[in-house]
Formats: sequence, C-alpha cells, structure tokens
Amino acid sequence: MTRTISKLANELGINIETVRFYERRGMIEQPLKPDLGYRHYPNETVNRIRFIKRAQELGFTLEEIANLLSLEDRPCSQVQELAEHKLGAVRDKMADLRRLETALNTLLLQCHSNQDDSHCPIIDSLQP
Amino acid sequence: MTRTISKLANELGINIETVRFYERRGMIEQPLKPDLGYRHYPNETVNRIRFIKRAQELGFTLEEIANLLSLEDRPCSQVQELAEHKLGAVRDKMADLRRLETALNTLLLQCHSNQDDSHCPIIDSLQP
DNA sequence: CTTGACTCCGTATATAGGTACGGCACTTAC
DNA sequence: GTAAGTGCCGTACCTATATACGGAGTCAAG
Repeated sequence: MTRTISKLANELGINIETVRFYERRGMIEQPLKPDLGYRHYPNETVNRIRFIKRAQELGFTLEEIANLLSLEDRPCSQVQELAEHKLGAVRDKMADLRRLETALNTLLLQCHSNQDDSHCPIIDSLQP
Repeated sequence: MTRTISKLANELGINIETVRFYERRGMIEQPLKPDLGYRHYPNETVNRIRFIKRAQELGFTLEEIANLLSLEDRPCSQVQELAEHKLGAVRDKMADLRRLETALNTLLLQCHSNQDDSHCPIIDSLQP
C-alpha cells in the first residue's frame, strides 16, 4: 500500500500543498525519497495530521500545535497550561464580541425608530 | 496652521504609514502636492480618519468602512443592512467561540481529575 | 550655508495559514 | 514505448492591516 503525497492528501481531505506546507514548518516529517520513485507516507503521518486538524478545530494556532506535538509525551500539567491559556484567550475574545454586539444592536435600534431614511443614526454616531 | 502628514498622524495617534496606506486604498483623499514643499491635510481628513477608526472599533473591516463612507449621505436602510449583516457575523463568531469554550473546558476538567501527570487526556483526545 | 529633521515615493516586510505555478523527473495505462 | 498523469522543488501569490526602508528632495534653525 504505497501512499504517495496525493493519496495522503486525499485520505485526509486536504490539499497537497498543505502537506508540503506542514513539512516545511517541520510539523510532520518528510519521508526519505527513495533513489528512484516517489516518497511514501506512513500511517504515522496520517495520524499526526489528524491531530493537527483536531487541535485546529479547538482553536489552537499552528505554532501552539507544534508546541503540543512536542509535548506529546510530556507532563499533563504542561499541556493543561497551554489549554488554560487558550481558554482565557477564547473568553477574552468572546467578551470583545459581546461588547460589539451590544454596540451594534443599540445603533440598529436607533435606526428602527428613525423616521428619516435619508439620514442615518449609525453614520452620525461615527462622525466626530 | 499647516498640517503635514506627521502632524496629522500625531494628532490622530496613528502611524504616518497608516495614513499613506489609507490614501493608497482610496479611503482618504491625498491632498494635492504644492509645486514646492509638502502636502497639507485639511480638517476633513482628520474627521474621515476618526470615522474609520470608530467604525473599526465596531468591528467593520476596511472594505466595509470604505462602503460605509460611500454611503455617508445615503439611505439609512442601506447602512442598516450592512450593520445587520455585521451583527449576524458577530453572533456566528460568538457561537463558534462558545463551542470552543465548552470543548476546552471539558478537556480541562478531565485533566483536573487525572491522577497521572505523565499522561494527558487532552493529548489522548487529539490522537486518532 | 550647513546640518538635522521631515516628506515623498516605490517597494519590501510582517503575520497566519495556506494555495498556485512552472519546469522537469518519474510512473502508469494502453 | 509513448502520452497522460503525478511527484518534486523552489518560488510566488493570496487576504487583511499595516509597518519599515532607502534614497532623493525640502524645510527650518543656527
């Protein structure tokens, strides 16, 4: 079962270029190139990229994921620290968005009670 | 009162290069350059950049702001539409983050009840 | 009238996470 | 055995929002 790069990419539902990108970033190992022929990718690469993709869904950046990968056999406490930091960042970002939501909502309410379509309270509020 | 680009940038607390960037994007008008000497920026530019900065705080992208600027004297309904669209996007993003928060939280709870520091439930959950 | 600060302009760099392209090597199908 | 399809590699490009740099011109103070 020879898994060339396109088979690999296909199996994972990602672009070939993405695989190459991860190789360049050192997040996966590039298999040795045989004297003749194409590289073959082992199961380990499939697993590693799945790991990367799952971690991405949890909102980790590639840099953080590289970090996680290097911690794979390391103390749980170090991984926790990373996750807690990320959780804090997620909560901060949510707070930002809540503020934004409130502000936009307030402006839109003003629009709704506005009689004069030729003149917009939102524009006014942005004006100095 | 001659307002050169650095006076302008200073007054607004932004970088000179940012002014030039907005000019290149066509979001502010570049004043004519006198035959000899430097450009002078009118009050209008100050106001326009303040508008841009406020709209950015409301989470609009520069492209959307360019749009808003072109609507400055246009029907309130068009501005509302943009704002409602943005509100929707903000809410979607919040929902994403809430999901993320829940997932991270669940994983961290597992860590907290984990006895074996040499082995992390988070890493496990990312593994295939 | 020289020196240092500022402007102008085009272009390059940064971040994050990829995606695309061109040319050549190699493989597979017929 | 040859044409079409892949792989390999280096490099360029993409979005978004700026920031930095280098060299030439210009202005203001002493």
